[in-house]
Amino acid sequence: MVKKRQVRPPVPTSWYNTDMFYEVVPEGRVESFVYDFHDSLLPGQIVIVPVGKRMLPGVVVKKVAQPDFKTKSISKILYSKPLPKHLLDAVKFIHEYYLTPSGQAVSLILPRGVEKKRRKTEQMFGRTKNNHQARSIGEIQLNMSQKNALEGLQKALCATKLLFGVTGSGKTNIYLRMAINALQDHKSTILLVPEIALTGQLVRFFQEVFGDCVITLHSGLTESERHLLFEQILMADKPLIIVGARSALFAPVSNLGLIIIDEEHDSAFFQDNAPRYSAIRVASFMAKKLNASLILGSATPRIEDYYLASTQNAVVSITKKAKATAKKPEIRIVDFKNRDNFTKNKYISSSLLAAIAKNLEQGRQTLIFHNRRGSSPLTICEKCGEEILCPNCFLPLTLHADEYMLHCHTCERKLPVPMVCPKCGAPGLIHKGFGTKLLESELKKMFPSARVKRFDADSKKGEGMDTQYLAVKEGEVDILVGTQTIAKGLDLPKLSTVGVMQADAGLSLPDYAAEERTFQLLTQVIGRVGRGHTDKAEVFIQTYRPEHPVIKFATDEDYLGFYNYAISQRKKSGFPPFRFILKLEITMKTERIVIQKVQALIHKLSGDSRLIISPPFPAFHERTVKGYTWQIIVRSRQRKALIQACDGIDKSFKITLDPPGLL
DNA sequence: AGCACGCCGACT
DNA sequence: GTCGGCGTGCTC
Repeated sequence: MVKKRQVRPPVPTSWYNTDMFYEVVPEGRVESFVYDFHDSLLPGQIVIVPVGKRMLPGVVVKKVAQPDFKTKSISKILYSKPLPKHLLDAVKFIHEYYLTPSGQAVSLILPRGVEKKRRKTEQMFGRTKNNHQARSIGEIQLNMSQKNALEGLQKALCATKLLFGVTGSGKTNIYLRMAINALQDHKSTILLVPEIALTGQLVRFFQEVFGDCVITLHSGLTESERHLLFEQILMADKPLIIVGARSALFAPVSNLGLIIIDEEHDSAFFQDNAPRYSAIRVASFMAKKLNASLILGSATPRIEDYYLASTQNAVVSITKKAKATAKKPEIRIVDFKNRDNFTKNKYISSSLLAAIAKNLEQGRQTLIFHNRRGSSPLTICEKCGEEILCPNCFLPLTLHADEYMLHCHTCERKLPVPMVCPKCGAPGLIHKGFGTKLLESELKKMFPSARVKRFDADSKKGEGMDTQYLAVKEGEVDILVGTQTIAKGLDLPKLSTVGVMQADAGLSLPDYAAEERTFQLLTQVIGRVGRGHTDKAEVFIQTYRPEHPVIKFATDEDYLGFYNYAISQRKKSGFPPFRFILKLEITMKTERIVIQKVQALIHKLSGDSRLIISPPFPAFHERTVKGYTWQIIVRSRQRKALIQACDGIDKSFKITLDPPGLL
């Protein structure tokens, strides 16, 4: 049977038709479409439109002339009040800057399920009302160096400013002061923090000072709560202070005057799944457009951000520690190659073990940092050397001894440990290397009376740092073992010793940003002690490469030294901030087709003298069950040249502009 | 993204 | 012959 395509009756175009036409960007993967409506609409209004067979929420962009094709009608207006203009501008910016389809960019500014009706709960209103003002605005007193820094920020001419200050220098007070100034100016403030759960103190300060002007957007909110807060922000007729993670940048505040990004170096400010964007880059765009200020705060700013700010004369430093009692920790570097340092344990140096023992005696805490989950990251056959790989990702599997299972840390698949080598059939598979679970069990064995607790992505629900923080702070744990999760933001008064198990672990990755990440991580871990609580603060850095400059700069707490070293390397090798980067990636069933595609692309790109094109190479995770992945890195001084290079390339390539790393 | 269409291989 | 694999292209 011949199926008839559904044909709509022709639109009457007689004199009584008063329809108007609007460009609408529906949420999702598409570009903008034109719809008709019988009434006038404003740009930024949220509507429901039919797209194919589905009804999708979307945003009105502008009024347009009647197109030469038939249009469907906007079926519903969700809010009479349009979104603030700066968000529409941001959508356009993201679309053009990252070559993101507008529909995807629109999904950033609409809450999930905008089309749904929500029940308003008592709880919600209770939450915002209970925040009575506990401190008066006058109580925010700045010390001399904070005052100078504030003045410096106010004097800087460009919109984006970098507040460079060590932990404990009192950046919070400066943020508060600036937000107060904005509020007195009837302007709203957005404060972005990497992980709201770990920033309790900062958030609490803001709530104490600003009471119910503060809206906190934390990860614990349900879809419905988020939606209701979105409405509350959209409809608000007074300036607000929004505190939240990356996505809070798109809160629909009107009259935005100030954006603060605290710990701006944190990778949480990059969204790495579509629609990819850098909150810093987008915030900087918004600030410029709105004639507002963007303050980036960090003790270890990203190389690019420091460079950019310094060329604009917009770096403001605070060096003095706010607390007089705070002092530098004693740092000991332990050479992993010298086995004499490891007489009592294979992985934990004798000197660190002695420090742990002493801490246990004196009721102090020790933090053991190791950026590797599980027990052992490698399982090989003792006889033939065959490595056991994930059947999905073709990457080494990590032993988790407590479950006696092998985990793939890329696809999270779990497999039983084979009894014999799958290749040669010999028994006796051995596990090499060490992760946090192994450290945990070793420490429990060596210090049976100590309370050892591990914190990483494998921590069970309710056992993570987010819920255990208070207990840990009170001293209910003697030895903390963990990954990144315990490197950031923790303020533990009883902590006196930090041990870094393998400081060079991230240094040899094939990525121009690998050294920077290592420096930041080490600096953060070292920063867990010496915060002025204990009379003693010591750090043990175990490493195979004690002479490596990155480890030197980190242990010397010398950011500027590291910056100068890194920036000269970036300049020499032509990486950001001196060149923009475009990553092109393709996955195909066979290696032959990938290479073919990749070579065709190289051919297409060559000839543009503005581009530096890398030879194609297999991606870091070269092979999955989907096929083989290869990539091409294109660099240029002109971002425009990269944008142009993307024009008309094979649709099967994944385009990534400004990747934060190359892996 | 969905969802339809459409063009080839495996089965009742 | 039909069922269904997923490659391709469209959505105002």
